[in-house]
Amino acid sequence: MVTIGDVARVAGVSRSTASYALSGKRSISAEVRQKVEQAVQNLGYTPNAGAKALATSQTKVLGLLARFLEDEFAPAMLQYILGVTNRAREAGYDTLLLTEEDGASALKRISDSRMVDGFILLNVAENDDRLGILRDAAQPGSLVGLPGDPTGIDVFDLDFVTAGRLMVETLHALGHRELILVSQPEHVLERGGAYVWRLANAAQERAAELGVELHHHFGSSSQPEIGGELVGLLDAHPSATGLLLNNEAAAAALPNVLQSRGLSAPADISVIGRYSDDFARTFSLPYSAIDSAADELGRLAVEHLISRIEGTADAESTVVDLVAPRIDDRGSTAVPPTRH
Amino acid sequence: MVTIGDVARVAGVSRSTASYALSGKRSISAEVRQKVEQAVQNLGYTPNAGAKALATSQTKVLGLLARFLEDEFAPAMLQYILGVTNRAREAGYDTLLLTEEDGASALKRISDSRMVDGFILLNVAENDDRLGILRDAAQPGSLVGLPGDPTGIDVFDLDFVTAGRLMVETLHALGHRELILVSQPEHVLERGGAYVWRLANAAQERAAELGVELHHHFGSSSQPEIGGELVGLLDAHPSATGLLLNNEAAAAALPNVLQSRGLSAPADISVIGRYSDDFARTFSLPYSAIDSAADELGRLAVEHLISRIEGTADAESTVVDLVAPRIDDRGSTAVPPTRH
DNA sequence: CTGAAAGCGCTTACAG
DNA sequence: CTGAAAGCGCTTACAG
Repeated sequence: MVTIGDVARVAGVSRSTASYALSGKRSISAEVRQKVEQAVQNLGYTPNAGAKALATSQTKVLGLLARFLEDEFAPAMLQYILGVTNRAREAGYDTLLLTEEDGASALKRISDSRMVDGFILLNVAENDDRLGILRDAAQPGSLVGLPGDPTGIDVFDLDFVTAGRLMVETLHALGHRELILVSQPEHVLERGGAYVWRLANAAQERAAELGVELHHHFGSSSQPEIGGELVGLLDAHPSATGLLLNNEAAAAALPNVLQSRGLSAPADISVIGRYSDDFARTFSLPYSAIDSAADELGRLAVEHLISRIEGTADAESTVVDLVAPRIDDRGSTAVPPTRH
Repeated sequence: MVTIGDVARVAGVSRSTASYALSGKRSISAEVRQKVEQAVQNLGYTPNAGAKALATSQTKVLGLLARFLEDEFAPAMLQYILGVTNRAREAGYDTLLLTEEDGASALKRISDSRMVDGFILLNVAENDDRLGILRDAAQPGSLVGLPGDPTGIDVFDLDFVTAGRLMVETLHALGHRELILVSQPEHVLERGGAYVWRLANAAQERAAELGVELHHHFGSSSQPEIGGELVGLLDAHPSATGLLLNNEAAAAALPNVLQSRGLSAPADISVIGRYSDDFARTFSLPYSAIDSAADELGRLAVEHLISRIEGTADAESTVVDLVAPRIDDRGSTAVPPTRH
């Protein structure tokens, strides 16, 4: 293994000079810097990460706590993971991926052993057992997902309240007066998936304000159950003209359901979903949808975390950044059909 | 930060004794061990990972090199990632996830800086530019995916040759004599996705041996293109009675295509796919399929890597372990329909 | 069975 | 502008 001692010897300088020449933390004569850089090149020197971490108390690694739950759409998680790792690398950080069931103990273990400089928590629940540990940890953290009590922690999430309102408002403006909202399964909510009711409640409220009738249903998370439920809902509410889907499985099942009933969107029914563009492309889902903004949330969370680590963030106050929802228009909304 | 020095002081012993009491690397009187363990408890001591790595040259971290490519089904990658991280954790290792485009340089960077004890490479190409670096690296590696030249590296993959033969044999045994095989896009192959042709060639060969006519097509990787292609294939080969799908997007599109033609499997046509059970469940794909064995491959790769790291693997020879394909029977194969 | 000391490969005050 | 030395928190021969 080639060390900075080898570099120093070959360059004919001391180890401290070699170190300073590489870090640029004090001025070095051009000549010496040349020699050091040359030696680094020739020897193929790369600093030992463990030694550096020990000396500086900085690992240049972020801990990424994923949380995979039944009844949630796992591939969506991949978008967040990639958003985080890619942005982190751009900023000079690598990512330790933690996927074990018990996220709280993983967080404690990694924090105590000083393996990372900070944490990103994905899929944060309303009352997340990882938050207590994070607040006591020596390293800062950013959440992707808004918990019930975000005190003292930086949070990034889609603005699900505005998303719920936006869905209703968009169809109301087109003239719709009776809508169906299909959420994710109630299990998700019970487990702390607060975004489900945040969107649903906001939609309900906004519908009430606008005089729109809204039928809310917690759907299943997989086929073929959700297909059957969609059929049931359309049967139960034959005069509904719009369908709001906060449930990936429902979106994937809908094309079949509509086709089998001889319906098409938006001629017969308007549809707005809530899923990633990537999901839409893979399955060519033809419905306008509020994007999950996974990539953007990952980037924001990483950028803010790094500013905390490096001390450039305001130490006095934390941030709750709710990203404004944006509808990817795929042409599945229109004025409601006129009844005869 | 609490160090082993604190533990030693509180326990009233030397640092070396405290260290040995914790590692168990030499015999310690029961009394002293008690005191040390008590001190660890009281102080909440966890060893500093960087310091430990520096002293032992072991990081207890594995590097996981993912490789995301256009035209391949990204969610499948998540299965491998989870298989690896979960098994690694069980064995006492954490996982550094590397997702950057340039896998070769990532591998070199992480290897040179001694951040990990070994590497897992996912989605290995026929002629993978990461392999040269891996062979020169100080750390061992396991591949998931068989390259053209696996010399000197441990490899784990699904046995795609047997998979191709198995698909053909299964339908031949039922009486089918004309089949269609839809592979992943040709781009995948050009990029080094050798598994695509390995399966296709084996299927072709076996079909020839058995006197089965096999029409091979490189399909698109997303909707709606692949749907149109399936329609075209069924039109072009009206007497084909079996469909083999080595293409996730084709499997996802098929239910619609069959329904719109008034066909059902296996009454009108037999179908065998090649995708994960998880994918099948999420989209309720009703087709029998050869499982990707992502979980098993991840586990095997990790277990073997760790045995190399810890020196228990045979240092003289490397392993190429091709996992036997297994068909998850979902009832989509039967004797071909009798023509009138 | 236990302790004092050296060493892993870095960085960074301290001196000049 | 440069060097000798201490220190980060561990482990592990070396001595007793």
